[in-house]
Amino acid sequence: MTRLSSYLLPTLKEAPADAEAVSHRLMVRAGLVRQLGAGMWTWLPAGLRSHRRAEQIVREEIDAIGGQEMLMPVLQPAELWQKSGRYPITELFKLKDRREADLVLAMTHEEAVTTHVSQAVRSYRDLPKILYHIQVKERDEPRPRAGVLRTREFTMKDSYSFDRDEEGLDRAYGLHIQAYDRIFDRSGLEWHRVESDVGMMGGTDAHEYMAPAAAGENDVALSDAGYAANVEIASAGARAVEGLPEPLDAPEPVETPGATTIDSVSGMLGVPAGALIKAIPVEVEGRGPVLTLVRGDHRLNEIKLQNALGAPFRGVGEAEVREVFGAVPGFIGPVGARVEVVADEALSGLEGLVAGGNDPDIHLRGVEPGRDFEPTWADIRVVEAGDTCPNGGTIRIEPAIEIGNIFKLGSRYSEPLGATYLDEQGSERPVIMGCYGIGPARIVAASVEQFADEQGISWPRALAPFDAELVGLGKPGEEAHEVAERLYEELREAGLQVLYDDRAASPGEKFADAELVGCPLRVTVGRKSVEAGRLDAQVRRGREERSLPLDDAAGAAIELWRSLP
RNA sequence: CGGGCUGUGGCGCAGUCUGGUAGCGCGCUCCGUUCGGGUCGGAGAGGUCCCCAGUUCAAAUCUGGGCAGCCCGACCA
Repeated sequence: MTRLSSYLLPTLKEAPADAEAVSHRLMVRAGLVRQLGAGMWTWLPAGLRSHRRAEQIVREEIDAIGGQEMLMPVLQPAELWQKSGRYPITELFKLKDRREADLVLAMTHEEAVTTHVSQAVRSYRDLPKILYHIQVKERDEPRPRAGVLRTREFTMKDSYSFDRDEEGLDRAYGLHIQAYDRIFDRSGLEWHRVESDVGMMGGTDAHEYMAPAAAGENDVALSDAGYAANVEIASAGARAVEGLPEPLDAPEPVETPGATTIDSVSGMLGVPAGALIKAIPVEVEGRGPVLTLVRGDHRLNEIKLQNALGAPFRGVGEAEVREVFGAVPGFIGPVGARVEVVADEALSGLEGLVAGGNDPDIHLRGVEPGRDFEPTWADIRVVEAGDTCPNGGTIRIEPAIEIGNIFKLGSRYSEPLGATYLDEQGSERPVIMGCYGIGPARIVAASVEQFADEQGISWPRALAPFDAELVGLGKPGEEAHEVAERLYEELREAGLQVLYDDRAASPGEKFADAELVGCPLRVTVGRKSVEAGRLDAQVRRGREERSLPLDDAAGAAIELWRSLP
């Protein structure tokens, strides 16, 4: 029964004061979700219906590529995580049972699924397999935020592929790309599949699915030429610097008292920021001190730097700058550096640059990389809007919500957890794995973000909690009421999921609530409809008004509904 | 973890500086009214003022400690 008079849909005129993200505000206002604590959210009846729809799309498409659904527990022995080496992760919730045994709340299920595979899979004949479940994840997030977008407990579809070799993994990965493309198309979202960082976990390939939205926590670099990458790893050609100074035969010191920032040096010498060399000293694990350089108007990309170095690094303090790098903080530069220098490729081929002189209040001008110092070249800067992408387009950068990710794991978990098989030759080999995640809550929130307007949510058909909202304006005893009741039954019998506003409320209130909740189609039955022999319908997306014949209203409404996005 | 901020009825807020027994709007209940874009009028219900301790004749208000939540950043296997 989805009569609004008895349904729990607590809509609000005002959003909670501390809610900022559109999806946060609207999902609370529309009565879809409620907060129980930081990063802890309840899905109320209508919200859960949308969540379930997202889940079901995911389930159908993963089934379609041969995924086998199962269900693994959230509460797990710590031992598994100690084996995989992930027990120290601070986001992992740890607890003890009454016998003081160590347990964890799973933040993802590689350990569990790999353990089962290690027990059940013995032969190459048992492979390949794709296993998945849709289960709650627990993560002690340092900062839950934006309603349902980053929570400490959330539902995730996580699938895992198990193959005998890389070739099999490539196939499973490709199947997931197919499935994911279909899932996000079916969800009605605008989305991009972008290359993403493989992290330090030894993966070989990774993509993320990103839904552009203002509330997104990630930035993606896109171009009309089809380039799409997370800015964490995006690579592009830099724009040229306007107004570079004339080159000199050799670097020449210049006094720059107190000028320790790009802006101050640039202002003092009257050169553009892009004519400066920004030098950032770091200490690299297992490699020692390294001086990294980017153009003055660029930013260092720490993930790209780490990938280029092949090792983690950390920033250094002022004392280290003096003692290890032999430079004055604020005036450090590559000319005469006593440590290894790694320079961003955007500095290559430039001349007449300004760099720190390593002495107090001194910069050098006329610096030319390759002539005045010999760096290791690498791509280590953050790409910017206006850069040129590898296939020729111009880069733009958009915030986006990560709605899914796919990742080639290799033997990262199968080795420590003993998931091996015997090949035809009888030799034992590690199973080659991939993992693939989707957050249905993020699909739902991204959809709210992408299509909401001033009046509220505007669902695509695929995710709406109800297909249509029927607004009844007549009071019991009036003909309009009878007509609405009858239409409600007819629509339901025809297979439409209908939210029927049968409350004793004013028309304005009902219309406002209907648009806030955002079902794709609204049908109104009132005295006017009965008199005119026509019903008013509103297409939520665009708020377009339509008129339906009173006889066969159900048929006409369904036909209209089918034509909606 | 660093920075900023907030805890007062279901929601949004005032009151705190300057201590004196808690107020407004929305919502809720009842009566009447209205009835195709959040009608209008009247009468009500509802609050450990986040918690603990202290100062004081008296604490939402002052002091100390704690807890919770939000935003920015860092982080996000």
